[in-house]
Amino acid sequence: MPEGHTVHRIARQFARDFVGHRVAVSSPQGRFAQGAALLDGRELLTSAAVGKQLFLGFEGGHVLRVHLGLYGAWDFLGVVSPLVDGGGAVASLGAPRVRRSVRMGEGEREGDEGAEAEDFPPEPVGQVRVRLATEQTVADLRGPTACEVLDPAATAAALARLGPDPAVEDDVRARMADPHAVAAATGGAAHVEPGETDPAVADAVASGPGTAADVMVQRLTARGTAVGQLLMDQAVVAGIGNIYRAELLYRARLDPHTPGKRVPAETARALWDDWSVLLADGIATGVMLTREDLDEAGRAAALRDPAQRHWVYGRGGEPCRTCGTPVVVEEMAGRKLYWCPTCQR
DNA sequence: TGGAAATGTCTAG
DNA sequence: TAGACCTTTCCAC
Repeated sequence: MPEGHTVHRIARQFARDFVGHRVAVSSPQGRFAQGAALLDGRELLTSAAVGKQLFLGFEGGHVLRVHLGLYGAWDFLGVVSPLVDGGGAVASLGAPRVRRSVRMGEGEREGDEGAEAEDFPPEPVGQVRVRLATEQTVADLRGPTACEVLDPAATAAALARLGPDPAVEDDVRARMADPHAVAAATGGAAHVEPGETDPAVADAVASGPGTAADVMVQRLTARGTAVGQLLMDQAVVAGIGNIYRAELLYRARLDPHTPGKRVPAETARALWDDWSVLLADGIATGVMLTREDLDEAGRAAALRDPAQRHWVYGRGGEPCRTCGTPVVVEEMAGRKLYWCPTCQR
């Protein structure tokens, strides 16, 4: 059940342990047999996340696009490198080592330590849609909403549907969105007409740094739709899910029902800036900790205890941490929305 | 053992 | 807006 930060961590894990390796690709469950056959034995050249989607670029111009949806997850088994500059549970383990499992997606957790070498590679457990394997490391994918092999043109089209993501450098995004560059980088042929590159990215790149924020502000303030819905719209801004949505709105003291058109540009910009901070923190720790009021001890406690991590998310009926008003939980576009009717006015 | 819920998205009506 | 889809986990019975 990932939001954007988790997918960025997954992309980094693949960059550490799979990029540069020839990868055995299989579908133990059988539902991805054709795609697996297409990728099997190819070298993985690139690993990138945009919003909640993962793009793995293989030699030959094939890109594996994965969206975990509500309950998809990757399990990493065998030798799993710590995310050294990422901090959090994985990085704290130090040097690469044999671990039974590091699960990413459905709430990360550490696996049991000390598996024997002869356990590798382990038998797939449950409904494993895809298994990627190097000599030392296995990644098992379960329950994704999307799992498909794309050519460079389809990759560009998938990227074009996504709004800006603060954790994606403009140049990285532009290279990924440029089908010719993707083709060159992955050794494949480009089959895309000029002009198919994501216009948002083209704007951002053409106008220089900082304009990804402008794209988000423009898209958020252009429509009469409730800001609570717009933040979940991946074409407006990529990577925000139900938890970050509720918490960002609370931190901005913004009523989720406010139409986008009535959100001042500076407020929209502040939402982008705050999202950038929360996302970077989430990528670093692997935990969605959205309370900025905690001291060091409180933060450490919240990292251990999920009940302490949020201002309003998951706290329907409980007193607001600021004013004591019961937190409201309601349905917005089919998802549960948590907010404080006193603070967010 | 069965049902509901979960950090999501798409399509039909 | 309702329903479908993907999978696992937890809780009530």
